[in-house]
Amino acid sequence: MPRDRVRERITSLDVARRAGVSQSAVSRTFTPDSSVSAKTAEKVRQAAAELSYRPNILARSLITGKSHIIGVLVSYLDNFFYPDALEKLSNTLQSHGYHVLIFMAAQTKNSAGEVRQSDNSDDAAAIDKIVGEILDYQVDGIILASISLSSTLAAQCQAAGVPVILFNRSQSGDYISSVTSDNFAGGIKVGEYLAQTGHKRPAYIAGLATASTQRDREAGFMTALAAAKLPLYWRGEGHADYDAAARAARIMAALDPLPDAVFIANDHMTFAVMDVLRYECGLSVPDDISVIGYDDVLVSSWPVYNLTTVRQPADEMVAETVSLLLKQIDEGQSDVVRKAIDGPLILRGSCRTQQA
Amino acid sequence: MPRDRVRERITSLDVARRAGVSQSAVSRTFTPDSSVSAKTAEKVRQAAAELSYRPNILARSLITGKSHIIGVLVSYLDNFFYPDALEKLSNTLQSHGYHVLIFMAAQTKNSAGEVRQSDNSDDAAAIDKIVGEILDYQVDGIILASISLSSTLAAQCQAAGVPVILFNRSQSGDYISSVTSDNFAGGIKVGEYLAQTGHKRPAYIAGLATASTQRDREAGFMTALAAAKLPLYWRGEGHADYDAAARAARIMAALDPLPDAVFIANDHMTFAVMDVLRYECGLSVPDDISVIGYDDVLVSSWPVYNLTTVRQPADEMVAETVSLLLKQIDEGQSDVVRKAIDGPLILRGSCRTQQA
DNA sequence: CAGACGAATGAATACGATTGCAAAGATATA
DNA sequence: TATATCTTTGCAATCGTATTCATTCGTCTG
Repeated sequence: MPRDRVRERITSLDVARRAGVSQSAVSRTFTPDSSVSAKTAEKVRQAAAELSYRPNILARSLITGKSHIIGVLVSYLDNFFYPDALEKLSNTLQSHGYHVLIFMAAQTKNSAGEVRQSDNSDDAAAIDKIVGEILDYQVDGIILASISLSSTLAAQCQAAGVPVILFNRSQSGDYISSVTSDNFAGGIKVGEYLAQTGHKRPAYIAGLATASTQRDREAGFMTALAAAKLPLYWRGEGHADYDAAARAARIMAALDPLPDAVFIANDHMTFAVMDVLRYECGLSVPDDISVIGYDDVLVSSWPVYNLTTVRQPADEMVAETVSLLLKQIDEGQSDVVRKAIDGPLILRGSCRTQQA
Repeated sequence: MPRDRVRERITSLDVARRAGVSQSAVSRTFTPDSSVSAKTAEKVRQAAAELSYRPNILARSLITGKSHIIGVLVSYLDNFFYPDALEKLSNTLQSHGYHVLIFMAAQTKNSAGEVRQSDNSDDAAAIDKIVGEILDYQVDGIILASISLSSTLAAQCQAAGVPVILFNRSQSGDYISSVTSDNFAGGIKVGEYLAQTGHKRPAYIAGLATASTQRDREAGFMTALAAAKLPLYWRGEGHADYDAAARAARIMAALDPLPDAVFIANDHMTFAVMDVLRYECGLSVPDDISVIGYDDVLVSSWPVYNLTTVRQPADEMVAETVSLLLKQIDEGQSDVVRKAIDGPLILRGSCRTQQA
């Protein structure tokens, strides 16, 4: 069957002919720091504009071995921290001449609203498959947002010479660089603050069990509680999911006596917890129970939540991630770096500030 | 200077040698519907696995002319509708073997929190520049989320044979396909509902002045009001921005008498308006004033807002966008299609349901 | 003015794959 | 067994660009 008419692609050769120069001259005109006279460059630009020619990046990449594409794998966007981070990552990379090829790790949550299990073995296999796809595109680097990588795949990226940076997750066993906030220190701050403000029955609602961020936040929190001789009154699991966190909150709300404070592993779950406490249980925050979250996403500052929370310094985390990645790209394999950036505890209205 | 050791790239030729076949055989093994015997395919797969070889997509694209990359340009992600749409777009395209190269049109909002002006001529130039960059990547198609395109650039995409679909925006003058919700019908529903429920002093807060969605929603709303012989009591501008909408709300709240209902062009602004009304002005929604939004993002259903709003059927919009785009890719240039998908008015608690 | 040196240019090759073509191999038919 | 038909296979050309190398040009110096 006859193929439908395919438009002629305009190549550097077409431009060369029209400008009366060689193809090399055209290429040089569009390659910075190349040896072209101003005169021929002008002729070429002219001809290129007339034909509305633009260099084919893919062909260029084939030669140079640099695609200027960064693969970004993100697990989910319903937690507001990630759209924000993604936007910043993309903008920052864009300003350095790179572009983001985006991959989603998780299917959109199923309609039954089941608990997300982001780190079981099936998902690990899925992640590996996706990272394989990313590598197919000859990306210059990979950023994994809140995702862990199997050792074998990490090795494969290493072998392929593609730097990988973990964003908002760290992995102690393997040799992968990572950028996070200082989650342990953040947990400490929360624990100390609750102790200072005279809370006696602190509770904790955990995020994804396998996430390093969750573990570090909890470990910091527990360390501070221990130092203050405060036992943890109750612990629940929210799986970094709104609905799961809501379920945990319902269980917590049924306790007698109620905890007088609850630290939740991220703001996204915290919204669910506050919604349950206030609208289902008729409790007042912070009068009946203090609530502290982690992330300080934009919504947390809105008056409906007015959340006391630990800020993840997204701007700095992104800047650090990009600069680290670009450094590894430019210098080839370099040392593994694990950066943990400190973030402040933001005091707002969801946590009681004085002795009851 | 000596270049640092660059790892050997493993090519199809390496695999061919190891498997004892020709390079073509390797290529055919990884090309569906190609003529290879099961025996040689097996040998090739074996050798490929041993070398952990993966075909270079960029090189393939150079020949086939198909990159399997879709450029997605999105203006901002702070409105929760867009992360959701982006996630769905990416997943859907991924399931069809395509991948998303993402571009952000707007800089991250400046810290002064100034009103975003997304459609002035400077920005139009910026958009054109970015779309140029997208074309450089030899994308197979382009999706513009809430972004308009200059006629010249539309023509350029046409010339380059790259299909363009507008998502959540339409453009009547030019010949570009688009997928939106039925914004006019949605506006009508809101107007009719406010009339039915006996509201007498309806107000409207507009979004981005140049956005087709804004215009259509307002036009529908005004049409319904006119049909019900209800004059518009007040009109403000929110520029699709939280802070700008908050300012508009403050002005509105100072009116005497207060409007008894306000329709706001999207949920994102509606959150700002409700925050101001309730937490700054001490007003009750819907007792003092009814509030209706547009989008039905996830947060709208949370009890803190419990928003009556028009749902944008994101799943259907995405499905339609992708199927349209893939059709245009497969069949070459086809007719321009403007699809407007109807969405229901979701009744929740922010709008009074009976005569006052 | 001759020679030297650096800059500018074009021809040719390479990047890693796909694919048309023709030859070879396998299978079926008479 | 010989011939016709269909599958496999390898060779070689090709995609659009960057880049090496040799050559030419221009300029400057002695």
